[in-house]
Amino acid sequence: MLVESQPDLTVLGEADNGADAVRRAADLAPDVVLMDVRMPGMDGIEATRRIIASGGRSRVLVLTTFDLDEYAYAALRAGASGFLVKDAQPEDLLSGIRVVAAGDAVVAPKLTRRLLDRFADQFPVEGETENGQSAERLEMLTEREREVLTAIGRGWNNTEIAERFHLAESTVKTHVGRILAKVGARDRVQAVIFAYNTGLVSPDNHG
Amino acid sequence: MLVESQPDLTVLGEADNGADAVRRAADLAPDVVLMDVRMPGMDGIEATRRIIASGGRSRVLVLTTFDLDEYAYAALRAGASGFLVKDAQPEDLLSGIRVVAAGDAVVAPKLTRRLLDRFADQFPVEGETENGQSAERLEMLTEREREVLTAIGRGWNNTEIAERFHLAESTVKTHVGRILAKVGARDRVQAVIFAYNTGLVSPDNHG
DNA sequence: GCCGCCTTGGTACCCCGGTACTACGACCGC
DNA sequence: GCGGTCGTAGTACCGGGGTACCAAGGCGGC
Repeated sequence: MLVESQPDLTVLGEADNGADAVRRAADLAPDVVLMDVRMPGMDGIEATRRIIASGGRSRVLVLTTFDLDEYAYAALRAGASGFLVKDAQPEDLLSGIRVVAAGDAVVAPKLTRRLLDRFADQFPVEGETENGQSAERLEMLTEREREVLTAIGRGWNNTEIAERFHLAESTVKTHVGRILAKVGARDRVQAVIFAYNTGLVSPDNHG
Repeated sequence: MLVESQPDLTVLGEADNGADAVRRAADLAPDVVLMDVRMPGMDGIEATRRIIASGGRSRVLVLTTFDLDEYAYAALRAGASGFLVKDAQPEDLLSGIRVVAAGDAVVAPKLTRRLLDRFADQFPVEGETENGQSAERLEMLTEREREVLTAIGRGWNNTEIAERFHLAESTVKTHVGRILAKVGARDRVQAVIFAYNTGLVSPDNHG
């Protein structure tokens, strides 16, 4: 009703499940498909993927819940042109439809926060800037700490590290704690990821 | 002038270079800092990084050019709360400032398109990991298990995995336990290493 | 000499992660 | 229909990991 009330927008069709949505999108070739992530039968992500893959010029705008969960990211991979929350303000919904129709993309502000956070996680600065943040954080580790981090990156637990370095386990814990603080990791798992991303350890050379 | 014309917004100060921006942000503690990416002396990214790192509650909204270049991504990594284009419509600029002030984030539609595309690139569609040796152990994982392993490889703990996949934490633990058994890992740290070695997760930097 | 950093080590405490079960509904192949 | 797998979820338990402290010896710089 909201969409129909707009002179420049028209509802071409509706569907209450994914398979039907794919069929109707193919038949009607709408400029924009408003897709609910959760639907009976084929879910919205798979439907989005197929609509995009079909090669038509329909763009898919996903309606999601308050949080950006894995379904949302899956929809992103599938080629969605944006995300809006289901309880969005009418004007925001209409605005989003027009933006997507124009070929741009839109993300609800509440979701953008999370999107950016996660995006930042995936793109450490050192990737493109040569002397980025992580390299600096690697530099601020002491020699011993780098050794311990390398050991962590090889999958050793604190006991093993203590044994192989002839240290007390409490000492290892002290080092680990400082390493986590310095590189900004929450636990040793994230420390391993850091070690890989900085090149301190590389795939397939752990003995 | 535009900002000052709004009853709920006030310009606390201005700066024409990065170092000055950092100083003034520290002194004035504004809710929102409008940051130009390119500035003489210290650039906007470094200034953004320092303002965020200072621990104040100032949020940084970056004004960038038409395309999201590497500077923009670096700003994102530095903790920026959003991006607007320099020639944005006045109402969009004001709207963006209010959104950021409210704790959310905003990205100009023209930039969102590129952001989403690049984000999607970072998450390859499942099934294209073709790698030698350990790949068969990857094969014996179920679809769900591979998803969970990928999440582990991103550094998420069980609680986060449960949230983002909408599962009970006990279910996540069940999956994790089975993954460890299948790939021959003792704990999630070794599972992360496995994920990197098989290419399920890749270092996203430095080639 | 004194200060700061690195390394080592300790104690106490809490929580998350991993294990060991059990269980049930959905789905698929035979 | 029936057995197998998969995904979901639960309980109970315990050990390792992480945190918050403190402390001492070595070593280099000012």
